[in-house]
Amino acid sequence: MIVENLNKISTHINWVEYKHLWKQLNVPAKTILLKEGEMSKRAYWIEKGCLRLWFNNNGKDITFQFFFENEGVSSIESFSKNIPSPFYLESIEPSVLHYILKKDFEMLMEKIPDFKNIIFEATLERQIYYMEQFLSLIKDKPKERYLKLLKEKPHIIQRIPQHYIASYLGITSVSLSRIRNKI
Amino acid sequence: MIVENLNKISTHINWVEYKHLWKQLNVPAKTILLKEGEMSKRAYWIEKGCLRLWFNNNGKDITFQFFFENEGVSSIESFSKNIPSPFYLESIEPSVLHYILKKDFEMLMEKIPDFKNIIFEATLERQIYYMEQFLSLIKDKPKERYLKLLKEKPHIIQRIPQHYIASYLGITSVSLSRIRNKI
DNA sequence: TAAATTTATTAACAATTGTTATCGTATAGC
DNA sequence: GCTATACGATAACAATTGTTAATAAATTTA
Repeated sequence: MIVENLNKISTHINWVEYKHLWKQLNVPAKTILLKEGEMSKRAYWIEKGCLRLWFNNNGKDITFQFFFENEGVSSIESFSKNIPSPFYLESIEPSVLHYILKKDFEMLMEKIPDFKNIIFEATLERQIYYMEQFLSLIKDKPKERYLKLLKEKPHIIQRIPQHYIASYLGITSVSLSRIRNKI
Repeated sequence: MIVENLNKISTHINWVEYKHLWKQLNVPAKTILLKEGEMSKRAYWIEKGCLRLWFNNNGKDITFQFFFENEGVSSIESFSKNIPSPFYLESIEPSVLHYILKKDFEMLMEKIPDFKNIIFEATLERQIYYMEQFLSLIKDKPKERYLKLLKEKPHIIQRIPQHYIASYLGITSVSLSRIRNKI
């Protein structure tokens, strides 16, 4: 389950009561938090730093999502369906994380209707996000996608290495470098 | 809200009790059920036929989703957020549809926990579907996407006009014709 | 049935992207 | 500080896709 903003949650439910379920974890850059093929047992919340979700496609890394401060993340398929994660989760910068165990997460889902409602909303938001990504890929050219990213999410351009952004845009790093050169 | 399978719902809740909320609607091919810019007031369930969701991109139609028998559909953004639909919903074949009004749908969501749970599950499924579409677009070439469609969803290839499939794959109809020629 | 429209194929050329390789710079680890 | 690695730019060429146009077949409409 991907939780967009836990601050949002904290305004709705008695957050402090369940604070003890969250453990802090400090990691350096390039730390793998979840491997492809592993069972996801934790959901993370990012206090500081950034993470990426990626997978191996015929020997080439493809990064398809970035996460920053105040965002939550886990491999949604693995976490919600109890199957091995098809993706890697890895830190890009040194990061300060907080995690909750799957069983505790599920307990909150069951016992606190407001928590479930907020997760429902977050799931809907995420669905729309993925739909927009999908739509952008079938209607926009790579150059347009890059310019849109630059305009709408400049923090990604600023903080993320370019070759990760290239795979996120669906092109090679060489092609992205050419696009940047033309602008 | 997109409901994948209302039969699934009917096995969980007292379906017959709410049957009167659904109205039948028979439409010929190429009937527009929801226009871009309109408010979505209905959720449809397809008994027979097929529909497509599409939008206009600089004068060119882009179809991004198809729906067939036993599937439910509406413009998710418009229906759940109460904003004008960014998409057109249109029949491809002559179709037998059943629809429920937004207010009745919301009533079911509120009053029947099982209904809400199933919609939650359907939303999660749909999220994974959009994520997979997104991933396929950044990792696979058009030819691979066409072959995958042919293998996994042959009914789409069989029933849908080719130029709609081309835009769904993110390419022109000319390019799709070339790809087919090579196979 | 005839005419109009829609749909799919193909060709020629332009534009874009992929592939492979080289190079210089920046960064991280020892 | 030094070395190894990572990162990004660029070049040359191949492969793919887009664009425009012409054509033929299929389907719809009158």
